Amino acid sequence: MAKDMQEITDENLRQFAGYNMKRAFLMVRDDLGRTLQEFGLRMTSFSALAIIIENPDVSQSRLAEALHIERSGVVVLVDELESADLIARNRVEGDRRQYALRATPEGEAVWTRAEAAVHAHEERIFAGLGAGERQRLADLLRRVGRG
Amino acid sequence: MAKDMQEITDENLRQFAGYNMKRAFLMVRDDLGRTLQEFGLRMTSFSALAIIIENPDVSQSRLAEALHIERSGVVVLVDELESADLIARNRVEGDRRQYALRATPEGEAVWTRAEAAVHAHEERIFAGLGAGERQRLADLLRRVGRG
DNA sequence: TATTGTTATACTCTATAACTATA
DNA sequence: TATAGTTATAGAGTATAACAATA
Repeated sequence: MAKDMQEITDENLRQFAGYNMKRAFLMVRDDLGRTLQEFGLRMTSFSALAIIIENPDVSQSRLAEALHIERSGVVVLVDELESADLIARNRVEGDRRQYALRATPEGEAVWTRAEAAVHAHEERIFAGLGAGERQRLADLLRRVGRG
Repeated sequence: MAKDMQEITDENLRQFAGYNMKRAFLMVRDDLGRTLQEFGLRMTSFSALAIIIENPDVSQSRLAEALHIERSGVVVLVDELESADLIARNRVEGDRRQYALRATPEGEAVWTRAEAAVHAHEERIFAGLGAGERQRLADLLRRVGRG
């Protein structure tokens, strides 16, 4: 008995950019998740590490804003990175409420290797798109939600 | 005291298409979620309803494949749509294991209204992009993951 | 034996709210 | 009073695994 007598179609949904975006994002997320596992990172901790390296001594609250998540979520994230000795919580003189987050040498090294792995992941997942198309995709995505 | 003495940057991350995709997707997801609430639908139940209308008498297993989720997840989804009288589980003659899913007249009516609302939502969220750019974005997204 | 639908359970990600210590 | 960080809790969304009925 033919298993696929009738192919299921999704024309109703393919007309929506949001549908195509979700499908594409889930593929990226899965492959990226596997890619980062090797470094003990998740998508969000990879992002956090990137922000901390780029903005030394950033506070947890500012990091939360940059990542668009709540401060309570950052605590767990920073705990995770600190436990792995990838970043350190340093005290700020003049304000004992906040921490200055900074990547350790190992954190910088891991970031460098993870960055390369993520580039390889993007080569894989966007193999169907040329360099110009990838750039155009990134540009279009960056303009979403800014009427 | 200037709250934003130093702006947090994310150049390390903006180079990655996946980062831009996540950011864009989360904005779409949030606005779409609010849009669908009015119809008692979630992103996934909206998609399920669309597939069922387009493919009358589809089984739950085939629906699971189309939505790229597990069969167990479809049970909850179909329960939800059936409770709202938007679809019906009909018995299949010749195979008493499976159901033939079909939208009710009300399901079709709700879909039509929801579809219009989702179009309005996309007009809103993609306001910064012209029609041609939206089409290009959709095309590019559909080609992700297909080396 | 394989497939369909089902249930129970667990995991990931994130938000909310209440708290503390500082300012 | 306001802010930074923390904790506990809860809610989506989805996966895994075991199961009954049917093929």
